Amino acid sequence: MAAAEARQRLSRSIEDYLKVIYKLQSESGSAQTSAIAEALSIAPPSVSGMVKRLAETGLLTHTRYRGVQLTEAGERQALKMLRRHRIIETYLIGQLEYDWHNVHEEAERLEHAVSEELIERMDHALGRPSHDPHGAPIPTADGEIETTKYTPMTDIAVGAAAHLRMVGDKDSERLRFIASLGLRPGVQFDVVARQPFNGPVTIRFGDEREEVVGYELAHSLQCEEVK
Amino acid sequence: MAAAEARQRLSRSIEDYLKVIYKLQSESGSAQTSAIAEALSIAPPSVSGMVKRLAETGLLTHTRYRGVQLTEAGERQALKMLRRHRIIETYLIGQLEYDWHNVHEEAERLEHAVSEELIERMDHALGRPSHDPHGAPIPTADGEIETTKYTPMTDIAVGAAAHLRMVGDKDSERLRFIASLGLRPGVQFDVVARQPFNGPVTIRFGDEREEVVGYELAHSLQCEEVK
DNA sequence: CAGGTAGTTTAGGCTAGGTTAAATTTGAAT
DNA sequence: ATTCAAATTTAACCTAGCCTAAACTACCTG
Repeated sequence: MAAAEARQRLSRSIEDYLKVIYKLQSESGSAQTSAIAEALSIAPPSVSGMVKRLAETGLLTHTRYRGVQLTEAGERQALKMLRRHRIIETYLIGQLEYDWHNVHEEAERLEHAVSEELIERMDHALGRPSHDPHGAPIPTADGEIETTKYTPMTDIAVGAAAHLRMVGDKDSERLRFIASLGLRPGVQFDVVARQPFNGPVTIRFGDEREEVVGYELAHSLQCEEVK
Repeated sequence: MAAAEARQRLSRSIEDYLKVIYKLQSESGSAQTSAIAEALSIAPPSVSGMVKRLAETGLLTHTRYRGVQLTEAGERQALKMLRRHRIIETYLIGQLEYDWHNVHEEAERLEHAVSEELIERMDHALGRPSHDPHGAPIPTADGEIETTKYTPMTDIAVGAAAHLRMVGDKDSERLRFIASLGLRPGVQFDVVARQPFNGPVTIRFGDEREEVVGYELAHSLQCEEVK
């Protein structure tokens, strides 16, 4: 019962719920009502209501007072949204000269309006990239997503070399600052020093240039140590 | 009073109303409730309701039982939508290999989601075209639109030469057929024959190829006679 | 100039998706 | 085990946009 594998277009709201739930689930294992509300900037009771409807249509399961779990169908849909979002961001930066930091908002609107065909054409025009410009993996058309675990910059050993692999895409000011430090996905650096008590990390690039990165920021930078 | 020159984003519905009203107004001089309803595929009473709200926000004026007239602000907004639509269509065809006939639906959705910045960037990437691929003029960013009057193919004198200048963009099957006849905006032809009683028009292209075009279709093809 | 029809508006209702206030449940801390 | 705060759900309500049925107006025609 339910679901009926409807190939209809979901509403903008529903698409947003699924995206957020997917994200919360994959970050913290579960998605609570209040966390969803927080992420969508709406009141918790609104979430309760929508969750009920989504459960009825089979996109997720809900255990009262506990949390929410995407079903197979819900996750497929969420990954479709993630794919759209990341391809759009990649396209805007690659083909329309958008900057790293002002692309998120635009993608956030477009992802609800594009057709599968348009996504396919953008993907093709970009040469079917595996990652977006923030370093995030792009799900494939049939819902596969790479799940490499990276290491926060704060956990790279002093003296070790590493590549920056991934940064978030939401906070435009943060991104602008990250870029100003010369930090972009792919760039290699050595960790020169790490202050204790959640102090800053000092890194050195190939050209000898050194930068000091505050703990909080460094912690959000996903890196891969060079063995 | 009213209006307050709100620079807020209008709703998708309102944007569609304005587009349709603009079109009806510029085609037939006025926009009646039932014509708006017809064009939007909704019931007339829904139009009455929305028209009232639009009048309150100052986007149009309404005289009960008569019709509706866009205000300065309403027309500006309508032209903005037209600009978006046509730039998007041009972009999809020019940069993403869409076909002439499958682009309308996609643009219809995107035009509600794009930012001014994206339109600007597309326009730039296209070299600021003056017309879309169907031959329709693209309004400028500050709301100017070319208003050349063309002649239906059915009104070109036998023996005269003419350019096809503009075709509609709504009906995908029709466009496919038009394209299959070798008819594209810009193409030149001679009128070889015209049957009376709303009969077909026979035209000849530069390469001697002749085609017979049914009256109804020919009447929808906007041409410019070569003097 | 009286009517009838076509077009328009009003009245009353529905759904999606949000709100706040109040009730309920969970679970952590005594 | 009890209590209590935080999280969640329920209840009641709101707005945007649609709907149908009924009332109203404009205008054409005899």
